[in-house]
Amino acid sequence: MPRPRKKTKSVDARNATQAPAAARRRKPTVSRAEKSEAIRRALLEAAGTVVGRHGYAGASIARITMAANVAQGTFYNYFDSRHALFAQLLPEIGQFMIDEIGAKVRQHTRLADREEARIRGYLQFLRTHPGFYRVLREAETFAPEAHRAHMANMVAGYGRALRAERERAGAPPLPDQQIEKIVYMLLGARDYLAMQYQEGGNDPATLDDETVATYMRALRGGLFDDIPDDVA
Amino acid sequence: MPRPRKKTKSVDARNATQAPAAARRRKPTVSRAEKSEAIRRALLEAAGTVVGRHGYAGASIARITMAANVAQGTFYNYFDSRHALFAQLLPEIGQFMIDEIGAKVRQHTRLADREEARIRGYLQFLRTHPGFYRVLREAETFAPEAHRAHMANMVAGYGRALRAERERAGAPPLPDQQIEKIVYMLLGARDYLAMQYQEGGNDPATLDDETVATYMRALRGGLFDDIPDDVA
Amino acid sequence: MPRPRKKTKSVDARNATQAPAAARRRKPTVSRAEKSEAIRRALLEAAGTVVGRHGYAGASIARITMAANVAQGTFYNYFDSRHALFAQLLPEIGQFMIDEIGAKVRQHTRLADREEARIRGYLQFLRTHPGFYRVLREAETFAPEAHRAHMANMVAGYGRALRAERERAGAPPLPDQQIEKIVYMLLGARDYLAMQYQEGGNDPATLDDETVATYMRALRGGLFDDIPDDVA
Amino acid sequence: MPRPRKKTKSVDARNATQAPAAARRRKPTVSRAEKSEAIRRALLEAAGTVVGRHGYAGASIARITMAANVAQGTFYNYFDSRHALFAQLLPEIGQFMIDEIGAKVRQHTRLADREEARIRGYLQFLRTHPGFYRVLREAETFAPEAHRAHMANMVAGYGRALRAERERAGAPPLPDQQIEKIVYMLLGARDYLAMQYQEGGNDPATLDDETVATYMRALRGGLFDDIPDDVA
DNA sequence: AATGAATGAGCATTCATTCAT
DNA sequence: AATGAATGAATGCTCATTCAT
Repeated sequence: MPRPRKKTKSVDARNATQAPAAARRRKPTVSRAEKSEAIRRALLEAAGTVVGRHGYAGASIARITMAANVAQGTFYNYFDSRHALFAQLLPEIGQFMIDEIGAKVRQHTRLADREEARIRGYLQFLRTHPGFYRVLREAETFAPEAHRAHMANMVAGYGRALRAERERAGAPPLPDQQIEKIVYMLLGARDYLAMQYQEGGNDPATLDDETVATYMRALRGGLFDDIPDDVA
Repeated sequence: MPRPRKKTKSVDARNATQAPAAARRRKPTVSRAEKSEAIRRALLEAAGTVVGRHGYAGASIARITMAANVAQGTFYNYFDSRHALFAQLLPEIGQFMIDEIGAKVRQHTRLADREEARIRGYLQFLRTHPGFYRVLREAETFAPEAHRAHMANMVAGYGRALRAERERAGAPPLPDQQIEKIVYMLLGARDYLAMQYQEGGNDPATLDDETVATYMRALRGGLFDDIPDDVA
Repeated sequence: MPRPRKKTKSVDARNATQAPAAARRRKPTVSRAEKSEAIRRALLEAAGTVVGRHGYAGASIARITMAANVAQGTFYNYFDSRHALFAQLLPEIGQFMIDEIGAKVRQHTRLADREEARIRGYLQFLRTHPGFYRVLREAETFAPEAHRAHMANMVAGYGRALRAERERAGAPPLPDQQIEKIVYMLLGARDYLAMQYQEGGNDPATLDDETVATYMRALRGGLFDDIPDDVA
Repeated sequence: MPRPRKKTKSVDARNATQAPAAARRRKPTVSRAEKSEAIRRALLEAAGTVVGRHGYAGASIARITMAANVAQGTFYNYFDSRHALFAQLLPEIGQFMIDEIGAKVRQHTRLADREEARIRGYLQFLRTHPGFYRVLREAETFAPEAHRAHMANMVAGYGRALRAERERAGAPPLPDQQIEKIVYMLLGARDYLAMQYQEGGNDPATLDDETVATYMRALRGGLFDDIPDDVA
């Protein structure tokens, strides 16, 4: 499998415009550092794919390096150990997800719209990154520190957003502890909703609207909004 | 391999006849079948403990049998394979948890009280069964069928309860699909709240009230109850 | 699994047709020693069947006792060890084969007819006792003493017969060493001919005539009988 | 564990090179591929030895790798499984034997001489490769495909030789089926003669002449050559 | 004598990591 | 820096044998 070397393009272009003499020396168009970084990325991405397909337990060095098109030994030039890779996997992909969803959320101002953008963005991300669900859930087992870091990162960002939204809306501030718990609940709710998608047989795309509607309704009114107070 | 079945029958039968002469025959107070069942329980409980402490991946036959105080080979008199045990672990403990929580819920009639009993019962169960959280979460990876079965069991029971409660309260019925999603969300919320307890350093008992309060508030009013409609 | 006790049938049947009084006393129709011997036979026969089907390596105590319809522990009341059973298996069946073939050979007087009866009887025995081939060949590996004993038995009997036949025919006697080697060759030839039958796909019955004819021709004239001396 | 490394190559290389210029490049006298092949051979030969001594059943990976002076894991760089090795063992050694005997047979032209070279070559091969007999006989049990392949190979080669010899001698051709059976008989005869040597206590070398003589006499005249027709 | 559950030694295989080239 | 072969520790499972009932 011919590993794509996308970095070479810009440099090649420069070569074309140069004096012929200088060209030869410049053969290693891709600087050492760039190539190095490319391999690291390839390994991480391969790991993401492999973990998504086989789980952390099945993500052997052999499989990862094969998927990344490098030799087994090369792995250890970039990561101290298999575990060290795992420890970086979720944080990197997780941050990418956060950024992507964040961009969508920022297009809205009303609270409910922003929440809807969040859940919808998440479901969509899961669809375009089929391995992420497993990377996330199994990290709790196979890379607890990474999972903790990711959760902390999520809580921090989501919590900050919630607090800001409430302030902008003129609602009284909530203590950090409570915000944190709310974020956990929201994350749990959405991850368990995602769990349904994992079982196969369901067409994710068609489920989204229903899922989003149910989710939003719960956020808006809670569980008892259509039930008289004295029985609820 | 015929899994030992807890045949208390013969003993019960004899008890029923009570003739004093028969007493002598009763020497083996612990019948073979009973001992057999005891070992099976011991193995399952040992597995629960070991998985709680070391995770499924670290739950070797050696560790489990050592914890159950039987020889390694004995394991295979009761389970066809390591995986077969894993497949039974969550369902059995899970059912036990359901029963325990159900008993508490049935002591209440008002909807909110019942929900509060549920979340509180769950948190308490986690405290008295420290290994359960891991047994549950990792099952998704190491015993997917068991996890699916457990989820289905939960959804069925919880869903049935929700529908009944709504009906009793005179609220309009919701389609099964929606009920199911709601249950998933509630389970996700509570499991992620439980996740906080796993990180150590927090005294679970003291966190409960806060957690329950936050959870119940979300159930009651959703996320936006104190926010004006036009900004929410 | 409730092991079926088919042994009770005959007794029950007799009971039904008997005068009520005498019946009771006669219950142990089968003496203790007879029953004991019956179990021993059952185990040996079961072993023969199992070895024939699964080989010695696959002839576990569990399989043998299951086939013999007794409990595993019972085995050790009749044989000191698995190996002890193996050590008796070939000699017993082997002797049975020798007797059966011997009866057929004795019906002939001319040398060639007797040899033909021998090879034909052997091939037929293999057909009626499908497990024997494996019991014989694998014994060399799994029960060498038994195999040696069987070979010695064969050599003794076959050798004695050969010597007697030669004497009766007026041929000069051959030294024992030579007779022994001839017997080995004949046994090897016939067992390797039998090897062809093991590969499946061939209908044993139809092959017999061809095999016998080839075998007899070799015995009669050797390999070079139709070849001029100066080139042979 | 300081595994003994018998690779004297670097030293040998230095001694051998002596020419100042080219010397440097020639350092890896033993190329990677060569070393690789050497290990594979070592494993196969070790397997031959171990099977010869302990049988297939006793030929554990531990024993084989120890005999080959490599780590256990190394085994699986060369063979997919223990069975895969077994499947190659007899064919490889068998072919080697065939080649060796063939070379001797080709030195003769008269039929009887060629046959004598064959049997004598075989007996000698068994003496110089003490493990072969067991590798051959037990293969029927532990590597049936290998055994079948070897037999087919033998039958093909031996059969071809026989047909050619008969043709050269002007003898009428025999149908393939018959040739095949004759070959089986000859192979059986010689293997059972070899069986005698396995029992120990006999000095193989001294037995050869007797064995060869008896074998050749049977080939030449069959069993009844010194017996009047009317009684034979 | 019969039972069948308990035992634990033994073994093939996997795989993260090292290291010579 | 890259390679890929070598390493050996770790583990699930089988099964002959023992023994309490």
